[in-house]
Amino acid sequence: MDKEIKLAGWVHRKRHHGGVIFIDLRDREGIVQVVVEEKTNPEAYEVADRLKPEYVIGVIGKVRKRPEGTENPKLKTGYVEVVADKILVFNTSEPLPFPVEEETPVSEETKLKYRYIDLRRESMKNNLIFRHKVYQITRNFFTNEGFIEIETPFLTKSTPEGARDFIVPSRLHPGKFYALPQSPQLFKQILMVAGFDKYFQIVKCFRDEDLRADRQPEFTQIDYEMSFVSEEDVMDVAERLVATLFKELLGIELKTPFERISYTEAMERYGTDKPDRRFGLELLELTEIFKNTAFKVFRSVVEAGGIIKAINFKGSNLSRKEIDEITKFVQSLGAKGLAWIKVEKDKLTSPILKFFSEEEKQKLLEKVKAEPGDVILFSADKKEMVYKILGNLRLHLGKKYNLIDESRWDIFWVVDFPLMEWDEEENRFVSLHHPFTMPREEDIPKLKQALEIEDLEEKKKLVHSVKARAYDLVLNGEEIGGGSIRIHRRDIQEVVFKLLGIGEVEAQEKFGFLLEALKYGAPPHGGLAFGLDRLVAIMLGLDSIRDVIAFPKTQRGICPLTNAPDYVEPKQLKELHIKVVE
RNA sequence: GGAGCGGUAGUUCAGCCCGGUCAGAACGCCGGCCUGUCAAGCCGGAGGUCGCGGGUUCAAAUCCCGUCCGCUCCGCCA
Repeated sequence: MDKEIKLAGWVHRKRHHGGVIFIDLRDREGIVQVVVEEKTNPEAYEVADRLKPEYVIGVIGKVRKRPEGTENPKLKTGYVEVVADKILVFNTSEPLPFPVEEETPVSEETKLKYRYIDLRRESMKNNLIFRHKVYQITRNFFTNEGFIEIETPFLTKSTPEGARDFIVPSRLHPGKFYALPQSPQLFKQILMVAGFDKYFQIVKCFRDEDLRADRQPEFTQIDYEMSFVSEEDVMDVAERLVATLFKELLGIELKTPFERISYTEAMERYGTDKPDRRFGLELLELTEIFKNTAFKVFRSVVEAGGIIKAINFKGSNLSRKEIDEITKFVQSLGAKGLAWIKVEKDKLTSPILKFFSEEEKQKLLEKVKAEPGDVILFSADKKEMVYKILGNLRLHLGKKYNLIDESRWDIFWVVDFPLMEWDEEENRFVSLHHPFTMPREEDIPKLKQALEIEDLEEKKKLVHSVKARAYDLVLNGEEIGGGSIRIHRRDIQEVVFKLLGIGEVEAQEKFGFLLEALKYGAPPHGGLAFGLDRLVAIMLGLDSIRDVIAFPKTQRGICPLTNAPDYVEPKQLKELHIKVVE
């Protein structure tokens, strides 16, 4: 108190009363009120009079207690103020395109174009500081656990499988390209072969796919890998890291070990492998009840091997208008329509009721535990379609009708994934996780056996029964991490490649270095990667990861700040041996 | 590749259905007044290619077609 201090920052607001001027001076730490009186300091008053919002100034003055009755409890510094002796203007500012205070929202494009102003906003600033703390806690955690942080290259090799690569032309090698890594997957496995039995990295990854609220073309992973471990060891590290972050940053004690549910259970009950379990509306299985129904739509689905499931939206009393809206929603997902039954006090209302027998009605109502006010929403289609439609519908209803318990942190593992699934479009098996995932020990013979089978349906059946030693971590209905025990034996890796339709020549060309490495004493190993952006966003209760990334891209992959991507000079193209066609 | 929502003043929005006193509000900005405010207050003022292009019409922010941009979702994202 009463000591002379020097401050610097931005003019957040100015309140001019004629004779006395108040300036809210803002820096990274917060806001403090500077006061200038004409009577006692005409020189500083003169300067203050000309200040405008966002001018960058220095203030030399004395801190004092505010006069009684003028304190502002809304400010951390609201009980003191700085009496300016001298005010220096370091820089002026034109009127801002949008205000730093956050009362009015601003469109995403404007925010990103003037990101340096957006980042002056309290919430954005806090998000980035929070993210910084996540980095620090993560690094400390892994260091204390004996992990070594090692950087892996960004200029690397394009590999098949997975997402589309961003590619970088090579000047020194005409016609050749580097690819930006989709993840450090292969490098961290090779680090295991190298004997760094505990590795971690906070690292950028790049995937050239369409964007979403939770997807950016470049994003950050917390990546780690360990040797001589089982699933339990890898999951234990993940649980302790997440628990540490929650405790230190949010003061929340998460119960460990986290719950586990199987992939099959997740799909059957929620229609997705990353369910939001903070509300009900679970999927109910009805195929058996309707397998001989007179209702043609249902019966033909069952006959074609499809399934019938429903959601009972309990007590919703949906109106026709609401049901129409829901119908539109499921149609946008590819449903042909929506069958529904409204349960009223003494009757059922539904356009499809007349097709059902008494027995079917009885069994149905029993199965869905129908009560007056309920509305039953059906989906009958191929299994994948039913899961997609009802899984998305469930989420849609949960959000729209505010069923989600936002106070809950629901974190759990999804395990027992199938190793591969059949891809209709590509007409081959594809990895659910990635091609380096270890199958369950007892399933390895099945893979070898499957290679011999000619009949496709039979082959599918066998392959689908093979489970992966993989695990996904789900938080509030979002996948925040995933990993697996990897294949460390060359013979198993070769079988997997073969089943995936990656021929020996291609395997050698694309992954030869990995197969080679597996020959020279590769230890058993496994790991996991967290989506750091998603984790931070969820912890902060934000819907979009753009709000935890300093300079994100728009949905079309554009950076409005720099206007990237952009054309380059013909000279640059020439050096890179690139010709642009069209 | 597909579906939905949006684009009007510096910002956030209303107006659009039903074409014609519909170029509007708030905040911000500019000028003035004001000695205890803190989203200060009061008085006055300036500010628009209604995203862009085409069409319908006597007349288009408003209706139609196309297109661009932003957002959300499906596909895609091992």
